[in-house]
Amino acid sequence: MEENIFDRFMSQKTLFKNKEILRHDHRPSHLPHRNDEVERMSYNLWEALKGHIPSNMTVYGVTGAGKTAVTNYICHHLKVKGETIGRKVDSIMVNCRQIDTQYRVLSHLGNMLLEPHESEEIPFTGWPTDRVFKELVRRMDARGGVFIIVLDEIDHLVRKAGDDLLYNLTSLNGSLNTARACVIGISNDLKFTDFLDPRVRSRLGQLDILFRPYDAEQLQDILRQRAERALQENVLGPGVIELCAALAAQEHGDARCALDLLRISTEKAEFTGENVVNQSHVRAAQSQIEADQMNPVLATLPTQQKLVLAALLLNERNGLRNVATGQVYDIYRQACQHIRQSPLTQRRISGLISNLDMLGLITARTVSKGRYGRSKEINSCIPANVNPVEIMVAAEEELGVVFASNYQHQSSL
DNA sequence: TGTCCACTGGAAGGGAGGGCTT
DNA sequence: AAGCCCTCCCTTCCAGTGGACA
Repeated sequence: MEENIFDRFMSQKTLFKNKEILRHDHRPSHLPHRNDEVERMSYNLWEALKGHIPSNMTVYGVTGAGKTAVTNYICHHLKVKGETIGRKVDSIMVNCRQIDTQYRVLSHLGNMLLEPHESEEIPFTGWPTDRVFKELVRRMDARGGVFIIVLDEIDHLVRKAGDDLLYNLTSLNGSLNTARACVIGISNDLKFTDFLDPRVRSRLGQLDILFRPYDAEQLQDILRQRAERALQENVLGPGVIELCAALAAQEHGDARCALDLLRISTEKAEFTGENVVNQSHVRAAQSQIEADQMNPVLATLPTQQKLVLAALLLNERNGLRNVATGQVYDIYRQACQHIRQSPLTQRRISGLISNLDMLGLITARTVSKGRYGRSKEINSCIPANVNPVEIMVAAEEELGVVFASNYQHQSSL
């Protein structure tokens, strides 16, 4: 019989019992160290089970502090309880990092409520926004019950699209006849409400819940609990949990990061056929995570941002640090000349530099040099093994021009 | 103390692209 | 087909800014 390439994996011993438990979208039956938060949020949402409108909430906390997990967990229990006592409670979660305009959020909410016998999806563009809003209200009323609308990463939406959507959603109950709605905003940024109209701020922030970051010991608890169900017995070597927790605690107490570290280090041990995960696997997992975070971001960068980044990296490879916007722009213009593209304006490039900063690919600090003006001090956060020429080539390919060979010898650009 | 530099960042608006309505 | 509406990407314009320097 022909040998199948997967045969050797089928016979390989696995260190996992259930890998899914270590993924961050897994919903555990118990959330350690979040009792107060669960208590406060569920006490408020209990109103929904009485058919009343719960207060709108804003949930704050750093990445991986459990905001989304706790909210999901409570919404799930709420729905289940509602079903058993005959109260209709629905929750809809929107991630505002991906769905980040008023129109898209409204149409997404509307389409989530599409009944199977209805065929009309709200198109992703084309309708006037108020029509989408009316359609959403109609669908909510048709379904009835209480809706918990969860806007994850709401700070991103507000910064990008303003507060019109929040104004509309927090006044939804005025337009609804039979249904009821409550809005939960989840934010990484404590100060995002500064951008809000005072009316929206007071309506959205009827109840504020703050999630403190996990400390290393709490992270250890979380990891131990998950590892017990996710991994085979005795596969974790001494200090592995502690190291994962300590590294994640440095990343401002990010539980997702801790879980990723544990999962990937176990995968690494399994891949090399070892029976025990040790600290070197964790270190290897950490560098893989760093690379994995960077590469897709680099690959999906819009063409012009790639060029700007390449311009900055070329500067750095020539020994320049703390480069000013004007210097990056000069190199960028030369790069454009080389590939016969007309350059964007400096204003636009300034904006793109801010974007790259937000993505964590560079750091751009606004500094004043007195008489010599005010600019940004820009440095990249890209590992030294990334070649600016490769980024340049990728940008060229996207533009449909190939001058790559020109660059192989152009590090002095 | 006022000037001036090299920008920053907000605002307004143009235009392309996609889709809907009439 | 024409008229709308929305998003996205971009340009243009311009007031504002922090701090070195004369």
